[in-house]
Amino acid sequence: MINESAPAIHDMKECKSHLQPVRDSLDILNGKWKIPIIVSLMFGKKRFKEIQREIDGITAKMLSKELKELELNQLVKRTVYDSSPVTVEYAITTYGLSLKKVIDELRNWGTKHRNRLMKKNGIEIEA
Amino acid sequence: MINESAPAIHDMKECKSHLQPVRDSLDILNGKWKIPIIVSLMFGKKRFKEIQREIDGITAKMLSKELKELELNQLVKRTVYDSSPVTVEYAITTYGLSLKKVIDELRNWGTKHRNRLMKKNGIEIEA
DNA sequence: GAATCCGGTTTCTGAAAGGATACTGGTATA
DNA sequence: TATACCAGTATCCTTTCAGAAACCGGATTC
Repeated sequence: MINESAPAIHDMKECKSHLQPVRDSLDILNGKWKIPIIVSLMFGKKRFKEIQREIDGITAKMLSKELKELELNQLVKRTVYDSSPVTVEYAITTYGLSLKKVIDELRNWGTKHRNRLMKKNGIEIEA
Repeated sequence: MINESAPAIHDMKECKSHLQPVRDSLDILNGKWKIPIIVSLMFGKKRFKEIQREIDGITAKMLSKELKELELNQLVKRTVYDSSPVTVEYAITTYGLSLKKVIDELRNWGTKHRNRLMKKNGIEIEA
């Protein structure tokens, strides 16, 4: 039996330690909606309905749930003004802003991916 | 009534067009496992069980399912060698490699996040 | 001869995600 | 007076997600 696995074992440890922080990020940003919400708030503080209007397809229930989780992780700040009727404002925190590079790369890749698909399928004219 | 919404309307369109490519990316990278699998394969081509050993907690079912989706999107290539017993190898494609920056930023943020948590909770010594 | 490895698939679960609809109570709008 | 807006909550329902366990046939290892 030829031992091919000696270097592989070493790689595996390195790979695992690379994996850990990636998974830490994913744990916090999981799901379909958290990153879109953060993007929306990076354009300025907004009210509940404003966010909902901006993110196509999100329901009030999901938005509410996700905002709570983001608040827990201090990526988003919720402020209630006791005007009447009550006004609630959501804003991104400084910590939330630290996700900018991640999001820029995601947008970047998404753009390239879309172009690639268009080339492959031939460019189709949309209505 | 003071019109505060005139610039907001403009922002909303800009925000939505920013959102689109981000959501395109998320659609492809969704879930808990796809990015970890890609990271693992960036360290070199691997067999099914090797990937499973490297990514703690993933089940064969999930790994199988996720690999199929990644293959469909051409991020991963599957090769069968008809040795006996059959050998199957998974490798990242050139296109898959284009995710490197996204992943680097995720790892980066994850590392910072972990440090932040450690500072907040006080540094605790682990067994 | 028995146990293990390989690359999965199948079946059976429970948990979570996501959607539809209705409701609140105070305010402004028509 | 009737309607719509705001910031959600409550309820119900369906669809995915995800894990645990059993299983396959062929091959190697003990």
